[in-house]
Amino acid sequence: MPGLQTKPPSRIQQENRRAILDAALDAFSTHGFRGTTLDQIAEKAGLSKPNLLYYFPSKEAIHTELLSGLLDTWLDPLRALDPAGDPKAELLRYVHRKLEMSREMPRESRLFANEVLQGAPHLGPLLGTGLKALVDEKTVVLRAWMDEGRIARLHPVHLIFSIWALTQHYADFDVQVRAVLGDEGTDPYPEASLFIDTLFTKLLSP
Amino acid sequence: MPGLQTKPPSRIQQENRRAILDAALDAFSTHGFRGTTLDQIAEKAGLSKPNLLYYFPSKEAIHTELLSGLLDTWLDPLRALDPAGDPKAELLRYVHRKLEMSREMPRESRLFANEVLQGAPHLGPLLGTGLKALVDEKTVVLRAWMDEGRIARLHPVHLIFSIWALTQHYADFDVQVRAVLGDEGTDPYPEASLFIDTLFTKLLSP
DNA sequence: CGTGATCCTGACCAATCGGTCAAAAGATAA
DNA sequence: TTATCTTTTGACCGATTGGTCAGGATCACG
Repeated sequence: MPGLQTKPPSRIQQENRRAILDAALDAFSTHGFRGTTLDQIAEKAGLSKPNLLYYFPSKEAIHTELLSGLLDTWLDPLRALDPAGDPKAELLRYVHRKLEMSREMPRESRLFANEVLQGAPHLGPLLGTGLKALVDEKTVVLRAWMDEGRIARLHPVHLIFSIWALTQHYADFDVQVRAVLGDEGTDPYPEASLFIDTLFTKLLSP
Repeated sequence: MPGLQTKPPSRIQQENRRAILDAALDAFSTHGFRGTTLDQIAEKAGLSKPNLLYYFPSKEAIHTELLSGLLDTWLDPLRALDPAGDPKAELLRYVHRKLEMSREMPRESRLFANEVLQGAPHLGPLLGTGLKALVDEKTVVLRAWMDEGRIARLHPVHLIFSIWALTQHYADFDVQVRAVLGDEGTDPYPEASLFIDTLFTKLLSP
């Protein structure tokens, strides 16, 4: 069907869409969907509200656009788990990549947390399909490794849960982490990395 | 100063205030503060909106009342950690009590998660004072146990973080947990309890 | 019973929300 | 320059929000 191709986005369109999505990520991740107003996003993006709605048809559209790419990005490290690699090394690499993502993409982590916390009203059934499928696939690998006695026998899904919980905790509960640790300026991640490494090394040893 | 004492709440006041707080806990924990409307709370509590505001001066007041008691309740299990008890037994008891709370008070867990996730705008400095003080106190106990070689040497604060993260995960990310595990009706907690027990048993062994 | 305090409600309000629209301003290419 | 397309805006809209208020219903108690 020739003639139906979409025009390539202009430089202005690229810049403004990026600015909007960035501002929206900031807002949605700290105030939630309903807690965020279009005016907030517009101001942070340096645009007027009607101009916002020139680039995106609605508030939901912005939120959806952010969420849609997120799940994939978020699961990339798990997807990279190599069945042919060394079990312990592969899992520890996964853990560290996940912790690194918490540190470098805390806004995305919180956006995701907000969504799941409220019952995943927008991500919805994607959890039961795409996410579950990936976990099921990797579960087979984990079970094989356990059968071969290369890592300790554990419930594979709960093992994955534990990785998610421990790593995302440092992004999602950042305020609490810093409040408890004191030492305002200090970066909690180095110690966290060490601790989590120890934890999973011990846990996975048969 | 006689004459200044507050009148005891009538039966109706007790019932309605309880109904309101219960309805509000439901709403706030699943939609967040801004995502919740007074009409939602009123309907769920079986009252009219003006009647709501007869018992509480504002939406914030309800939210504050819920949060104020929460932190204490939430930290009770940690407070109960007995320095004179057996280290491993004490810590495992703490872990299990915490997991039990996630199972039986998921709404409270999510309310707390929502608050911290958004930067603790209402709980505010209480994290840096009350919470930090308690953790610091228990940190001393943990360090002593480690010095005596009765549990493995770990960063005590991150150890506590790991307990929080792992147990609260099952309440806060309940939707995701159930989606990934499949088996709609099944209760994930028995397996979770087993897994977490194994994890901390291994982790704490010197 | 009656009477005062407690409890409850419909009607209303100002502010804010997401979103629309017509038209101006700016860019682009002939 | 002119004509066309893209980008931006101020003014505006209906719906919803948290909250008020005057007065009516109901209760406890002498």
